[in-house]
Amino acid sequence: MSKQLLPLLEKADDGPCCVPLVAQTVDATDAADLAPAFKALGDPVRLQLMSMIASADGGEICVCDLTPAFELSGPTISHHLKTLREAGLVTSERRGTWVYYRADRARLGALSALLNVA
Amino acid sequence: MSKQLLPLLEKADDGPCCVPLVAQTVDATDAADLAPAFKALGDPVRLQLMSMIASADGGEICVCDLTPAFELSGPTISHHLKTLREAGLVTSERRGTWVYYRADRARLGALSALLNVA
DNA sequence: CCGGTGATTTGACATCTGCCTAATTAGGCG
DNA sequence: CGCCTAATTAGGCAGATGTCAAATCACCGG
Repeated sequence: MSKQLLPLLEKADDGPCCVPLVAQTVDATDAADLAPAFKALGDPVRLQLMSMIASADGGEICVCDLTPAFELSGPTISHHLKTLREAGLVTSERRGTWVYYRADRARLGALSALLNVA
Repeated sequence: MSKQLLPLLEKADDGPCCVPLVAQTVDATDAADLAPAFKALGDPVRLQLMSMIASADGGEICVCDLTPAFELSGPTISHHLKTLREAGLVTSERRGTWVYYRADRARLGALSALLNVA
């Protein structure tokens, strides 16, 4: 019902996504949902992984192309990818021998909107 | 020199701020600078603190108004505020007995822009 | 069915985090 | 000055995190 009254500044029905930090205080529930996503981006390696995935040609990238970009062991990269997955920032799909990662742009957009100050 | 050629997609001189994750891979240096800011937002309490500060009336808020909003000790809130400060997300100023916190909107905007997918 | 390659899971370990209590610093006010 | 309140700093502790080596799982090719 409030949906029709304040379409631009209300919270989405399916989770926090649109109201900027700067316009309205985030409640504890939303904070609990969103903080893990920021936490996942709070490691330099994961931030780079995230950007490699998000900016990948064709919208996806193979783990085999991610791992050699860092001087870290395979398991460590795999662990970081799991963290991004559990934060809802990426999805993975196995096709044959290789596993491909893809960014969840809606989730990224929600985080961006939250920090928006414009 | 590339400055004149690609004014819209290049990196700023004074730090990473404008190029979305989704458009260009973040290099290790930028990742090292930006990850700590996301890390700071990666705790539910700090995310709420950040939004309380950023959305505060008059652009600033007293620690004495922040602390009672949580069921945590004063030192713990102070510790979280220090983390936000060291991440470059807020600044503080003492005026008499009280200390006031203020959001660094440029920093928030840089993070928002980085995650932008539009 | 077997061997090989890509990826994840497991187990271990050093470090970092978040929390508290106690102590300290900073600034009013009588 | 002496005391009170606001806030930060110091110290300590349980639990989470980042890393790697070793083991395991998934798929492909012979």
